[in-house]
Amino acid sequence: MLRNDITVAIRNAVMSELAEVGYGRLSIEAVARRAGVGKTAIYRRWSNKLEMVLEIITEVAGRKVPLPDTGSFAGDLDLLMMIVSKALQHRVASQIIPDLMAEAARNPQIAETLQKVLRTHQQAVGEKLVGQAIARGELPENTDPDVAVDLILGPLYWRLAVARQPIGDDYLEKLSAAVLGSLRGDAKK
Amino acid sequence: MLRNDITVAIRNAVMSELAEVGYGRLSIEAVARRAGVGKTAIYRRWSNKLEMVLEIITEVAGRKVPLPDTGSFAGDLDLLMMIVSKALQHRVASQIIPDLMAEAARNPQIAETLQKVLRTHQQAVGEKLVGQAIARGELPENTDPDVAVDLILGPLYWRLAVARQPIGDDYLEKLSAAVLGSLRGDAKK
DNA sequence: AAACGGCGGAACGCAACCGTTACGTCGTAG
DNA sequence: CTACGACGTAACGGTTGCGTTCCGCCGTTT
Repeated sequence: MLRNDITVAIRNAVMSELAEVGYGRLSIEAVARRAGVGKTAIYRRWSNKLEMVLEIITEVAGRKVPLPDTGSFAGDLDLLMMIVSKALQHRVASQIIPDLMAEAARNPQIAETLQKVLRTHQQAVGEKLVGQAIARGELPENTDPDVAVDLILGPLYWRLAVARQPIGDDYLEKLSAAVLGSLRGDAKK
Repeated sequence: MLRNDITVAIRNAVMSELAEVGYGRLSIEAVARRAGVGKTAIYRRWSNKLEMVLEIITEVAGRKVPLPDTGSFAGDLDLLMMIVSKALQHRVASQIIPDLMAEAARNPQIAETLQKVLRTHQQAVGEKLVGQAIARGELPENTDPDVAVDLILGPLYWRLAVARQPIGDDYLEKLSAAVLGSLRGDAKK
């Protein structure tokens, strides 16, 4: 029986290595070194780097974020933005996610995995949020959930994970107000 | 005197290699192979992989995009979005940019260079656009150019370079309408 | 008490790449 | 016609990582 403490140590080491050197430079030997285990312990669990990383990020990202439902679209939006911005401000996450996203452009398996654990979930959140808002009459019926998701997540991702600019206290408020305005009035087909 | 055709061949090879394997895995030997030159020709020009890449991306990105000025904010916005979306749909650009962005998180020199060639320019564009629009009375005076830039570039970058979803004919129109609405009415402090 | 199995460590042969050097070729400037 | 200098090729010793194998240790199971 594989020892669980060893598995956990490896998992943590992989996340740290991913953050530090990225997928491209990640090496099994470095993971073993950092985890304080032998290479054999790793090869006993996975047969290569890709399989190992895919399994681990699936496991980590699998912890679903609860869908917000505060009763109003504005409330949902604020909450969602708070959750996302918190997540993207975690040091490890903000290093690993853009790195894997870039890697996904060349590796179909990584792309598929990320799509599964991130994009699908986002889409669900977006559709639910927009659907509820339309049902309540807070948004026009022809609001495009696709555009809405891009409008909500794009600026945050851009700011936090790409430009890496700090956000002030009022930034989230301004942003959510802007998004709200854009969807409410003018995202017509 | 260093031969210019060789320099150009190397430059192209670096860009292709960056797109294909990313900065992390880029090797001098692979660049030389692809360019059909000897390693010596490369080391005669630069002393490092980092130095080489920095010089080349600076050169490439240095070709400035002209600031749009169509006479109306809506027109400027449409034009800017068209330019950016075109750029982000180029295969090589959409591979290299996210990769270098991710790498920038670990390498201060890359971060600085990208900041110089991308962020600074964006900021200038954003400030000019918003400034003009305010002067014309098309946007409220307290519009935050920072938020505006994020709102304009974020969704496009997210969609094209991160999620890598194709955009339909009407997507840009919808998006620009949404951004316009958000800035015009509700990005108040 | 004995057998089993996961463990770390060490070493294996192999491949890629580093940055440097020596050499011979070839085009061009003088 | 000569000298120079950039070029490609090849080889250098050294490092890193691959994936595999063998070993001895040690806790658990039986």
